[in-house]
Amino acid sequence: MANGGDAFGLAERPDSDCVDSPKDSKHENPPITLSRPTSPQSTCNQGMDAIKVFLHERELWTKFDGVGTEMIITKAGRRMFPGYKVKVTGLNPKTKYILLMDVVPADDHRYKFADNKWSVTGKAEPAMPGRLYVHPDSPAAGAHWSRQLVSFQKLKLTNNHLDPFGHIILNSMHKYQPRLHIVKADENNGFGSKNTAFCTHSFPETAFIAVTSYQNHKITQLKIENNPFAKGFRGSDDMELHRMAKLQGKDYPVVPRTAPRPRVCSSGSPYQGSPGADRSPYPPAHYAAPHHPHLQHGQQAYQGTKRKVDDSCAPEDRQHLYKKPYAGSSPSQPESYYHPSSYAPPPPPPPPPLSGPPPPGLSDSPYRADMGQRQACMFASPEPRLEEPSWSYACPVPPSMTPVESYPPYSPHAPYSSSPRGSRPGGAAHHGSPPLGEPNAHAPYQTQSSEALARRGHHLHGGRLTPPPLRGYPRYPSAALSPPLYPSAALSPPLYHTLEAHGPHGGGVAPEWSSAS
DNA sequence: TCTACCACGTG
DNA sequence: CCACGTGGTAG
Repeated sequence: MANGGDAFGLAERPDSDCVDSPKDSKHENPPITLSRPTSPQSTCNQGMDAIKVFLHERELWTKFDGVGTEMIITKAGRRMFPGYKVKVTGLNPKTKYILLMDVVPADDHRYKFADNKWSVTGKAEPAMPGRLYVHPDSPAAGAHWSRQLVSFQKLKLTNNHLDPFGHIILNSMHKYQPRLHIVKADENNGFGSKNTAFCTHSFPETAFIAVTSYQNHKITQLKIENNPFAKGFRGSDDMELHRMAKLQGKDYPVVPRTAPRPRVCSSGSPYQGSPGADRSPYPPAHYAAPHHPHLQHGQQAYQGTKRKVDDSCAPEDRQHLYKKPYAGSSPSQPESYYHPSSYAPPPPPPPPPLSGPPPPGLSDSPYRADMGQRQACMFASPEPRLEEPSWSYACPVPPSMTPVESYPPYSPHAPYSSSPRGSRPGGAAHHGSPPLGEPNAHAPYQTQSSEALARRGHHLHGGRLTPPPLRGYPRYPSAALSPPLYPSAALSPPLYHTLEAHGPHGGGVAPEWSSAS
């Protein structure tokens, strides 16, 4: 598996820094030098180029990446463990932005974990249109986003292709690359407009293979050691015995787990200490693909509701970056976000400029998705016709997200295709942008300009995205996307439109990023 | 391979 | 208490 680690992340990026606190960031990374400078790239258009994004707890991500990060996906939806949190700088304090994430295929391979390592077993299944997870605070002014870490911890991954909750749908045993998109939400920049300004950042070290159960024990141990919610599993062996006994019904002389050891690493991951070494316990070789995410395809977006606290990252919390146990962050994260006091977010979502009324689109996200969603939920599923019909009307969606959709014609290969691969966007190589190089920051490695998006076809209109006319696209690879399923129109219009809405601008985001071409 | 359930932890 | 997030295990 792991090889992937690097593989996943492979490449590039180990840079350091966490971003969170600027101050510390520097030392954060301990040994890890691996970093390649590369990653940080960002390309943004329209003034968005000044935006910098730093991955919080990068060190932890790098640790996982060194082993080959695995993220559990369940029907109900599972959070990512190292939570995806970023520090964003360079935003205009007064301008409103929508921050959202998507998770795109890192390559078009299917993996298997055997012999204690990951290897490619075949071609990836066709990815469907990806969904977008709009940060619950969106849209919010730059001052808000910059005030503290922006956490996407509540984002959940599922393997249920018919997921009604708005979670991001992934295929098990496939490698993915999470990406962050920052879209200017000003009125003048309606999503639909061609000049929508946005940028995309992706940190190679956050790439992972989706699994229904952990494959690499090292990953399990890292999760247990670092995720507060998994404390019950710390303690290693002893614990295990106890637990097992209990599970089985027996009590067992239980020993109070007095010695819960945080450490357990059973297999010992190499990386711990030195990154370099460990980095690839397994040679990335094989598949190694350079995966790079291709850009994406269209997707649906949901916005988390803004709950109070959301995620969190408190600015403060982050403190220690590297501390190893990341302890606080995830669950514990306080909310920081929401303090009313500060920015009081518009509780009622101010429907941003984008859309007046809140279209379900991004724009209003803040607003509660509830409503929005309920109105229209659409999730586009690839196979819309197959099953999804049912719920279209009401989205069961929890209050948390608003769906937006975009549709993507996605081309599996896109990555490759468009960017020649080299892929890897990441690295510096990427064609598009210059490497950034910010040493400290984690850099985003790739960004696209809005224009690109626009051309791709997506437009968000009022909140929702309109499905791009496909035309522009490369088309699906036949195999993958099953054109059959979706006929050309891949998207079924009806579904998508649900959202519709609104008007002139709204806020939908629909990035389509693919780079492509 | 994936699901359901469990015990345990956080909050 | 509860809800919910964890990984393990059984199936």
